[in-house]
Order: sequence, then C-alpha cells, then structure tokens
Amino acid sequence: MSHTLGIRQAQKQKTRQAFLDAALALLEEQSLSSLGLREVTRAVGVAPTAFYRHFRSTADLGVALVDEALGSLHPMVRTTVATGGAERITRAVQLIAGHVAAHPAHVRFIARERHGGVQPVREAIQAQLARFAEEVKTELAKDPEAEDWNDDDLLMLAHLYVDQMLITASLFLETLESPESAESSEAERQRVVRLATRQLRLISLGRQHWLD
Amino acid sequence: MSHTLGIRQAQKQKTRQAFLDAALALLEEQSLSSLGLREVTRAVGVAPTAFYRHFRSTADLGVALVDEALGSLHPMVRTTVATGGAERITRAVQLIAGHVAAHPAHVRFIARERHGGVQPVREAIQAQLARFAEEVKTELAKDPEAEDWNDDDLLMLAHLYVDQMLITASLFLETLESPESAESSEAERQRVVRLATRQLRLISLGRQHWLD
DNA sequence: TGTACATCAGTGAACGCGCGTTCACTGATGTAC
DNA sequence: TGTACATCAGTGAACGCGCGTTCACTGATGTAC
Repeated sequence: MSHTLGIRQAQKQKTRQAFLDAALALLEEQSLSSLGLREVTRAVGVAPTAFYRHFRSTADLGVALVDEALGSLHPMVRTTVATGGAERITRAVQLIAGHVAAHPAHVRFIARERHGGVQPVREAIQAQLARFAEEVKTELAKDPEAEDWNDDDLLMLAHLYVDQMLITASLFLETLESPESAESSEAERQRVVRLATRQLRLISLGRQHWLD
Repeated sequence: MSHTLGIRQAQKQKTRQAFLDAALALLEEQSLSSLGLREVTRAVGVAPTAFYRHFRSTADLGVALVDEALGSLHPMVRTTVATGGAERITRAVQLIAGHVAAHPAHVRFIARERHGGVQPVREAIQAQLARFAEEVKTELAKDPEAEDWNDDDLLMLAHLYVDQMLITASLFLETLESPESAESSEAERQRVVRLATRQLRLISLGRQHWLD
C-alpha cells in the first residue's frame, strides 16, 4: 500500500529541497528579510521564475525552514526531559551541543529569525516554541517531584527550560564561529557545557524548594 | 568653561540624530540587513549622499543605535540590582516593563539584531550585554547572601539574570504588538509581570540553596 | 569691526546593476480510453 | 500496449524600479589677521 511518488512529484520535491538547502546556506550570513529570490534561484541553478512553482515569497520559504528546523526535534526533547534524576541535565546539555554541531545553520536561522523582521516566520517560530514548552510541561508533570505543582507553575518552569535551551544553543553556535584553533574552540565548548550545566542546576534547585 | 557647540556642529548633530530616529522607526518592521541607505535619507528628508557625512554604512549606523539603546541603561540596572531583599524582583520587573513601554523601538532593535545578520552590530550588542553581566555580578557580590560565592558562580548567575531580563523585555514587547483592546493588552502585561516575577523568584530560590 | 580665505554639511546629476514579477512558451510526465 | 490529450515544473525575455556610490558643486559657518 506504500504510495510511490510519480517521477514528476519526486523531481518537484527534490527541487524544493534544493531551494531550502540553498536558502539556509545563504542565511548563514544575512537575515531572511534581505534574502533575495534571485539570489536563491541562482544558488540552486534554476530560472528565477521557478521559485514561484514552490513558494509564494521568501517569507513562505522561511516558514517552511522553521518546520524543517524544529519539526523533527520534538520527540528528542520529550525523551530528554523524560529522563529522570541527575542525568537529565547532562543529557539535555549533550542533546543541545550535539544538535548545534550537527545542524548549525538551522539553529542560527531560528535564533536569528525568532525576533527577525518577517512576521509570518516569527509567528511560526513562536508557535513551535510554545509546543516545546507544552511538551516539556507534560513531561515535567510526570515527575514525582512535580506532585503538588499546579499547571500554571509547571508551564512557567517549562518556559524557563525552553528559553534556557535556546540561550545555550546560541552559546554553542558562537563557539563554532570564532576563527580560533580547534583546541581552543573545544575548550570554549567545554566552558559552555559547564556554564549551562550549572545554570540548569541552579534552576533545578529553585524547583526543589518552590513549594517550601 | 562650558563649551557651546558651533552652529555647524550643532546642526550636524541634529541631522545625525534625525538619521538615528528615522532608522529606528524603519527598523520596527524590518531587519538592519535589509535597511536601505536611500530609505533612511528619504525618511529624514535629505539627499542620499548626505548619509556619508555621518556614517560609513548602515552597519555603522546600527552600531551607533546599539550605544543609544543600551548605553544609558547601565546606571539603572546597577541601582535596581543593588536594591536588596524582596523588593529587588518587583523593581527589576517594573524597570523592564517601564523601559519597554517608554522605548519599544530600541528594545525591539536590540532583540532583533542580537542574533541578526550584521556582524559588527551583533558584536556591539554582545559587548554591551557582557558589560551588564559584569555590573550585575559586581552588585550581587555586595549582597550578604553572596558571601561564600566564587567569582565564576556569580558571573554564571549574573548571565542568567541578564538573559532573563531580555526574555522578559521581549514578552512585554509582544503585549504592545497585539492588535487587541487596551484592556486585554493590559491584562496580557499583567500576565507577563506575574510570569517574570515567578521565574525570577524560582532562580532566587535556587540561588539561596546553591551552597547547601 | 571688517576682510579674505578655509572648511565642510548637504546637493544633484549620473552611473551601472540586480531586483521582483509578468507572460507566453516547451517538453516531459500523467491519464483516459 | 498504443494513442491522444491534459497537466504542469521549469524557461527565457522583458518590464520598470530603486539601489549604493562617484563626483564636482554650493553656500553658510569658522578662522586668521
């Protein structure tokens, strides 16, 4: 019953992906609001008009990039938060470090456009982050430590965690940007690991004494 | 001994300020990397070439905006953090709420360009934020609660506070953007006050038990 | 105070260039019979 | 399986437009004597 795409559809998807990849690469050095349609088509190697077969505008392409960047991350975040005990913080920091190393351009795009100049893209990112916060809240609620917490406080804490994850991701990103040697970059990364771990620990301590 | 500016210098400064004001207004709806030089001169009402008498480029103008937006904020942050006891959190949240209400365009500019596409501007913002963190650290160090804290942990905490301030400022900004009625906007603002206050309280609890 | 010269913020024309969007098109792929 | 027609992803020419930057300029302001 598996539906194989026709040749036409398959080729179309391939071109669409080429647009997304090319745009993401171009967005390493600029914001979406200054990304040109012709710039993207040139990078892909197609005529400018081909763009309109896939996207209404660069803003539309941006929204597609948001889904690509954050869509697949939900299960990973759930699993990490679901980890109990002292390992949770270590795993969370490792998850972030690994994700930034594997997909730096996606992370940079999200950090940049979260407050960027293109409204539909900003809104798409806010919606995804709200989903993450809800999911984190759901996982935290399962925790025995959260027994007497109300929903509102749990969501407050979940937002704190989500924001902290983004801040940490940004810091890891900066360790990739610096033009220094591989060893000192690695040292910087370890500093970020240490900083993020301690910040999460402090928040965790606050959490444990919230109902005192 | 007070040195009065000559007519020429005074007029030049006035024009320069007009450039900054016009650019800031235009940047409410776009990023710096897409801001055009001619766009700015048109808004000011001068010839395009006049721009070069004041700035080398729009990036240069952006750096000037960073100083304008954050330069005068240092003493206020110091004073607020220096406030001891239970009032500190309330005052900090009020400071942020007031500042966002008074200078929304400046706050939006900083939030947007912190991770934006223009490197010199990003760097200017990071430098200012690092200064804030250092200043917050210095004030926290004076606190009796911080007696046995080492410098590294204090700076970690200071960064946590600074990041939290920016997140809160962003949330207040969103309450100004929504197209709803004045009453529901005010209600949203109260929700942000409550959320930010509780998040800071949780961090504060973590702080109190850090050395347990 | 008056004069002669220097400075320099703002002008206006001109340049070459890349932009987003329109349109009618082509030719490979898909579909109905 | 073969044929006739429909679909539609990608093309290429053309358009009007605003861009950043250059240059020689003007005339008010500043300065030296």
